[in-house]
Amino acid sequence: MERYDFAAIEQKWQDYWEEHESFKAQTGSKKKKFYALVEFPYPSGHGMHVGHIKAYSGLEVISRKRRMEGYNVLFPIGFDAYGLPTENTAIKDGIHPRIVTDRNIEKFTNQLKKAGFSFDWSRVIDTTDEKYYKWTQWIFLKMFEKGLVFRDRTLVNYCPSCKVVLSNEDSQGGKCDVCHSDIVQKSKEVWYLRITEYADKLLDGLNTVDYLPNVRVQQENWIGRSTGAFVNFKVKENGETLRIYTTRPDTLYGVTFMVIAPEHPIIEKYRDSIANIAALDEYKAECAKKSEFERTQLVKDKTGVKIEGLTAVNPITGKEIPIYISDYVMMGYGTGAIMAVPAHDTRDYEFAKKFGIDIIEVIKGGDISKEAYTGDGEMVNSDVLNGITNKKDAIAKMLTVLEEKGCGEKGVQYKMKDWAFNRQRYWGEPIPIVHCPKCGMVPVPYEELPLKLPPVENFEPGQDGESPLAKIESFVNCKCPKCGGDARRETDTMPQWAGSSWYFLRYCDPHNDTALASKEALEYWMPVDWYNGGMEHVTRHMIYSRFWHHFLYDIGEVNTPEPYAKRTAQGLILGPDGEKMSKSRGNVVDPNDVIRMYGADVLRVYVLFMGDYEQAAPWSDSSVKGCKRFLDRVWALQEKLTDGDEYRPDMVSVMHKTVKKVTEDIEAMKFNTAIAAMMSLINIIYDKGSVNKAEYKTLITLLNPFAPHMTEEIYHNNYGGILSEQKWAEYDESLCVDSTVEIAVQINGKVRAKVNIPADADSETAIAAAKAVPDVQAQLAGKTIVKEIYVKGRIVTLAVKG
RNA sequence: GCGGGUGUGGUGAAAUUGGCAGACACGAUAGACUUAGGAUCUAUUGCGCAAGCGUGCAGGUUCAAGUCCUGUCACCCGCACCA
Repeated sequence: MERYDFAAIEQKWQDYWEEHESFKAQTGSKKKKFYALVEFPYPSGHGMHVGHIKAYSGLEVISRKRRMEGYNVLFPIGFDAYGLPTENTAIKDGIHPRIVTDRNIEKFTNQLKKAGFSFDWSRVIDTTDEKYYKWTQWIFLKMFEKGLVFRDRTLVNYCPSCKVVLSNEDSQGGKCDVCHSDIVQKSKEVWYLRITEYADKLLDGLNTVDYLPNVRVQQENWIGRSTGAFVNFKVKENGETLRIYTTRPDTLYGVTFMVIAPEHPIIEKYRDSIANIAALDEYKAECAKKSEFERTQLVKDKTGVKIEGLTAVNPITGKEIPIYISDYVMMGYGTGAIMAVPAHDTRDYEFAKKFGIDIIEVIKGGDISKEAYTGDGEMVNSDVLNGITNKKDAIAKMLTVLEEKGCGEKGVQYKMKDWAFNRQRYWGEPIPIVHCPKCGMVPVPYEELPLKLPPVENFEPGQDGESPLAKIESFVNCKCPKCGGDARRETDTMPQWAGSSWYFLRYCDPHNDTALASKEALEYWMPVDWYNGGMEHVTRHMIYSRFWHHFLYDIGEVNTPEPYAKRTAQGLILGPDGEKMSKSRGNVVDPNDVIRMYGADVLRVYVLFMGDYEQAAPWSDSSVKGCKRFLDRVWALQEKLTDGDEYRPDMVSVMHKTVKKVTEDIEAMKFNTAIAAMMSLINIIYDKGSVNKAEYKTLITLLNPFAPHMTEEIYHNNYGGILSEQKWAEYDESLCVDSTVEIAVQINGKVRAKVNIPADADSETAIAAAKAVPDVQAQLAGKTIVKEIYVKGRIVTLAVKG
């Protein structure tokens, strides 16, 4: 048998699949549909990463299997091509981002095809294609129409290096997500999407989908819903209402002071009546100097200043209490003001100790002379609440009191903030809004979409963070669509998350010119049955796209509230040194090298065999060779092939067991053990010395989703026809069992012997057989058996005494 | 601090959910075939000379624990002065 020429054979089948459009999904087919979605790549100049291969191989295997099981599978791919790296390349090398993008997409396309992925290439999408972003803009305008888009001047996260405003999501930890520079705070008027309006829907929707537990937890965490109460405190000197948010209204009797954020507006409003306004201003200035990062990340002493001249009144007790400003209270959460209960909150406790403020215990159970007590217990010093031992009851009681008195009510707060939706960059979707001096913000009429990016010579952002588009007079100057007067076009572009917020809908009907996708196509394909991707996209991309989808559902454009029925996530591939792959570490593995050296089939098998799919695992070159060896052994079996339409009798149970194992493991994404089962099978076949045609066909069918090229060639050479068009292998549960099994015999917890018994032996027979073993008899001599247990097919255990 | 996860041979990892720990693979050792081998094949391979001992550590439940319970340590990933 000649050597397996993987390069030629892989190319041959890739050409065949392309020519025959083998993996084309049929909208409207009577077959059961299966929509498998993987996160489309950002086509960077570096080409594909082994991480892409692992990310796509999971659903690739499942898709190929499902096709053989008779499903109509939609397994699409596309390119999320707007973004900074492309624009930076354009600036650096003076090439238009369009050209850079097209070049990178071509490179990625070739690499994806070389890997043999069974994508439906007739549905490729590119978010920077004007036929695509027309609909991104269309959705934006629909949101604008429904009041979900607004502008606001606030402190924004600004990256001085990239010269862009970043969302909270993109500036986690005070570092820019793209270039890792330190973020600074800057006052700017920017675009927002009112995602907070969908907070409850996004949270509640999680109950209707099947997400990996930690995916769900992270999303819940991100949305961060807390329930509590708003309480209105009065300021004694001027009757002003100081509104606070608390999750512990039950501790209202323990309030001994209040804290407000340094930026709280009440300070400006009453600065004339504040005696120590200079000290407050100084403190505020100090805080402003600190970045958000320092303010929240550094563990440090509590600082603050007492406001002289304003006194708060506890609405329940009527007691007068001091008000402080401190940076541990933030304007961005709740109301920017808190009631402080030092006895039962660790931060308030610290602050009270430092400033010598009273600490009043209202919940028994701790020692408040030492530390704050945050646990449950009996209410004391709390008038109407005294004696209540249950936190829930105490809160409920207090809420009624507050409502009766009209000084507070139940409230809900979210950590999630509205989505800062803008970039001051060229390579993004233009925001289709016109600023008219007379009419204000006017949407570009739908029939004028797409609002195209104008040609530009210089892609550098402007000095004060303005978009390069601001420099293009012909783009900026326009007529107001409403009144026809002179107006200026918005020059911000959308953030990189826009295009990926609805791409899965476009796949359903990618060439539609009159709608983002036809109702029929959406009705047929949505929701996505299974979405796999990286953990890093769980809180941004997924929440954003779920938000857009909920919105589209509300306006009747899509037929389900949730876009993704199921979500899984693959683990990272680490470098051979066990560290995260990075260019600076020099531990990056290029998938193209692996394909060139061993072929795509080997690469695909390896990335799935290397460990638990959902767990991170280091790359190992020698383990790749092990997979190569396995496939070579599968190939070489053609020399040992004999006739036979049925499994040989002594192969029946192992064949059925293997089919069952591989079938079930693939669905559970336990690809490593599925491959191990096939390896075991060929080890058995090699021990036997031959394989018949029925057995071999089953083996290559099971292996086909993993190593499609080689198995297709084997099938073509020995059976004729196309393997991927054949039926998936079947198994019979009743044939998975052997007629005899070897069981272990345990005496007092130690295995002392093994014995073969019929698989269907009853308890007495099994125990008798175990006792008959000479070794066992020797162990039992002179002792009494106190207990005998037989676990079917596994073990006989004897407990003895004496 | 809070939430989630992990801890098993020299290495990557399995273990039907309480039933023979280490499947499968890598690596290593020895041998075979070879002019040669980073190819292929065969054998061995958790530790220990043994009785035995072994799933981060210490207890517990059980005839039986990697798996369940209590405590504890280490590492990784989220979130983080969230009121």
